[in-house]
Amino acid sequence: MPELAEVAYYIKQWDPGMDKPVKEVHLHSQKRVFRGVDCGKLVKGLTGASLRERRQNGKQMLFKFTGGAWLGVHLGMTGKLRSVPRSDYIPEKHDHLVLRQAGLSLLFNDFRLFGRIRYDETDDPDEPPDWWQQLPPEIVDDNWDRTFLSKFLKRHVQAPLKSVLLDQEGFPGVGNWMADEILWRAKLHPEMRPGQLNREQEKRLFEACKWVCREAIATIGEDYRDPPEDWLFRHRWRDGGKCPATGKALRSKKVGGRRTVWSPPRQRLPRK
DNA sequence: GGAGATGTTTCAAG
DNA sequence: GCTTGAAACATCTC
Repeated sequence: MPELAEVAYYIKQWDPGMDKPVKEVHLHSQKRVFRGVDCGKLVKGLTGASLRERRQNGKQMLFKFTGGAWLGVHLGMTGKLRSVPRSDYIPEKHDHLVLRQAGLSLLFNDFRLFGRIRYDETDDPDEPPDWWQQLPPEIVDDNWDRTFLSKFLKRHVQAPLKSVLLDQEGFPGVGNWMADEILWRAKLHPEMRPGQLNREQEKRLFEACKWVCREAIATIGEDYRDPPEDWLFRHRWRDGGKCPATGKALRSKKVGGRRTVWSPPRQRLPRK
């Protein structure tokens, strides 16, 4: 599931465990989600440590623990975070990481294993690991501005807009449905190329990115509530869906290897 | 049984 | 060295 807004929702699910020590760590160390992680070090570092803080950047999450321990989580395609109010919760098949606290278990579940756990320890407990510091600015941040967008588009003049929007270096947190939602709102065809955009169209793209990210966080990110009916989101999932703006049939096809939905009369491909 | 799924990484070609 | 596109990853659902 998870894109920016879903991640904003899931990251809060561990809040009940804030400021409580971890008594015990359970994990499926042989699973792909732990690729590159020293699981022994993780268990040692988190046992007895308290959860202090959570941070989000796009689809990336970082949990700060006492003692300079940092747990990074990416939900991939099917990852989920949740907590259950009991310390003796028995992990199910796809519960790959369980942090047990007093009367509480924090879970990471991912059946498809495209998610990823990271673990780092830093000397300065207030200094996040390097990989975190190198992430691009979030779209809702002021540092993600017209200049940033413009530079990024110049580096990708040829690729379809849809593919460019899915690039986490430029549009952190945007996933398949958000990319379609942004293009729909900006009235741009998913197969247009950044090199074809005029000033007005680039401005529309910028505004749509900001708006969709903000509003998605306020609805889905808040309590997993669906966005309003006038979003493409509400109509894109089923065949035969109609554009909420024009009432005309939506079209779909693969663009850049991903299923893409758009509204033909509203999002036109420019004539060569 | 086959295809497809709200994602990232890796590899090869241009 | 860069951009681009396709395949691989692992499991469940339709």
